Amino acid sequence: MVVTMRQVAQHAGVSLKTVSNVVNHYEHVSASMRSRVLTAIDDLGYQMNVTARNLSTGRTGMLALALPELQLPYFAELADAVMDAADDLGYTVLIEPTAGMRTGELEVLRSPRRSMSDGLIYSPTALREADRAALSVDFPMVLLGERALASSVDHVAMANEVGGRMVTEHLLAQGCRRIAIVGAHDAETGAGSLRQRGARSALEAAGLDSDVASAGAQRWSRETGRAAVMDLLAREVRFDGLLALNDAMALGAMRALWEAGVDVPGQVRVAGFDDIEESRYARPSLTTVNPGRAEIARRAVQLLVDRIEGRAVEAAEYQVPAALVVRESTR
Amino acid sequence: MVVTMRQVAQHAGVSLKTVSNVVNHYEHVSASMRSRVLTAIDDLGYQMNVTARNLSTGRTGMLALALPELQLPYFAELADAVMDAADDLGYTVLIEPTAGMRTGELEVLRSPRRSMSDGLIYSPTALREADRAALSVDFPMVLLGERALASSVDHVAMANEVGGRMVTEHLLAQGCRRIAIVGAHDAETGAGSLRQRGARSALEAAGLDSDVASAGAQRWSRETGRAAVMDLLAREVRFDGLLALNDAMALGAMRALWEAGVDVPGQVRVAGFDDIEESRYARPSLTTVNPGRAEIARRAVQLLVDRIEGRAVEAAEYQVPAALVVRESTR
DNA sequence: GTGAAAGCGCTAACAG
DNA sequence: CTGTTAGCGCTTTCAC
Repeated sequence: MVVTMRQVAQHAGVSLKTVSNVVNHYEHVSASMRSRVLTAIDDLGYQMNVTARNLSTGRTGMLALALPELQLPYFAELADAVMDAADDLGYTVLIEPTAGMRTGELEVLRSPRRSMSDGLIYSPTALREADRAALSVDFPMVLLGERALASSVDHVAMANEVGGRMVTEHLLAQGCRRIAIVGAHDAETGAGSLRQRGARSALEAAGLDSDVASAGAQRWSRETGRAAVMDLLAREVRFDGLLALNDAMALGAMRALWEAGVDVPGQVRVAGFDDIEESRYARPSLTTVNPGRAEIARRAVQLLVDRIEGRAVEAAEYQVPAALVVRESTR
Repeated sequence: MVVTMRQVAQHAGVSLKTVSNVVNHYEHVSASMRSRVLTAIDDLGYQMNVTARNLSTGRTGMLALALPELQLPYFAELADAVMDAADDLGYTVLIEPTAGMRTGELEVLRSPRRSMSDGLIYSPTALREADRAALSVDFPMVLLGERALASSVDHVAMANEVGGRMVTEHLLAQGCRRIAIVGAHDAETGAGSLRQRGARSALEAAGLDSDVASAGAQRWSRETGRAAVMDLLAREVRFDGLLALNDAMALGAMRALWEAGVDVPGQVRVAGFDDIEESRYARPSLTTVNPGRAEIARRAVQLLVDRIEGRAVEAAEYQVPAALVVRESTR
């Protein structure tokens, strides 16, 4: 039999409300009342039923975080950062995996489970232009990504385009002249296209061919990076630089280059994007762009909580600055 | 204003109960009733309030999963596997990070948030002998790990000891004679000590020194692996084989060896434990033990759900078999 | 400062 | 097969 607040009240000889006040750290409770209640709680081993409180308050204290999958290291690290940030503000994170698929991403917006969280941090990767309408939701949400898709929603964007340009300029400065890009997919929007656009602009500014070769990939994993390089090699594409649109692919690419006997950075310099921890330990360690993950997480959570708690005014947009991290793979 | 079931009922001209029946796919509802209700739901844009249902049923449909942090790749992959398994049975996973600390691990058992999930999958790493009592809980729980700590709770264990022995025997078979072990901590229980015990038994069986050198580590990360090897090297310990008690440390160790100009597997063969995805892409790819993560996740979820739904009888224990995965780092 | 009563939105007997 | 009636355990006016 589970102990309820009412029983605690009885045991302590006070009213229900008093127990509630104590439990919720309400200011004006006499010390004696408080300690009486506390003792009763202890005696009975009372534990608050959070679900009941949720129903009563209309809040759950949970933030949903929608992302493709934790197996992709970037998202695991992001999730960790979001959990930390949420915890600081007294919220818990509920991770909603979308498998990086459009259906999964739309599902998150509509599932009844949505009502179990007070708001949503949403990082869509597969949504299309046609899904724009789905983003007009009536609950607190902040989008991780560009303003492109929905304009009237809070956004926290990373510097994809600038980052893409920076890292490409670095490759150029290191002497690369034929840079292959790995991970492009034909989405007209999203991180991929922006990073790519940044890269192209750097190449064009240097008067170089901005389309040496690109290998696409839907899922940005080590495996797709590896496959992309094997494809480039099979097609005998020549390149002296390789920009993978995220670190996981870059790591897979380096593996494939090594298997093929291509020296990095000797014959090909390789760079990625995301600055996941793994990149620091790779052989060679990977040059990449640090998108400011912790800052993104903090901003997103703060924005969402402001909205939930009614402090937000109009749709905000933050752009978190990126930083180039030069390591062995491009030296 | 949010739409409730009552309003749907009114709009459809039926009773509350009928709407509930339809929404919950209750068998015996006439087709006409059903479609009337469905139309009303559609008209009004009704969305079930899951919290209210939770309070009413006493269930939340959520399973809590306590683990150190998602930044450690093994746990990210485990979380993914648990989420998949839970999803198959109609449950959602709520991840509870413990930071790998005793206080965090105890907190999970006591926090009021506990009542937001129907059960707990618990993978303690820092609990001590003295905490045994804390594991006598009155809610459904399955422990990931050995029976050592609590005997009357459902367990799903991986083959730590056997795995440790297998991988060590492999190192020996490859000619290693002085094997250093990385990651030992002095816990008398837990995965580390078991893997180590397996390793020692293999060494002793071969008549070799089972205590060449070991470097401890509390947090089993790439960084601690790297630091451990730097320490061994600084102490000029000689070894021709290195067993890290998990892959992350092995990867960090390989990085340190490379930095020190030690060839793997030429001068030192390296092996890990966990078979995380990253190990397949490392240079050289890492020999390791596959503990059957997916199977562990499936079993744990199944066991927990059985208990939650009242199908479980007495405390069960599963031991999932491990498999040696030989790769370049020991060839 | 503390108590009584009315819900929060849904489920589940139990009738009908 | 459908409707009525109580709760689930907590919060929250609003009196006292």
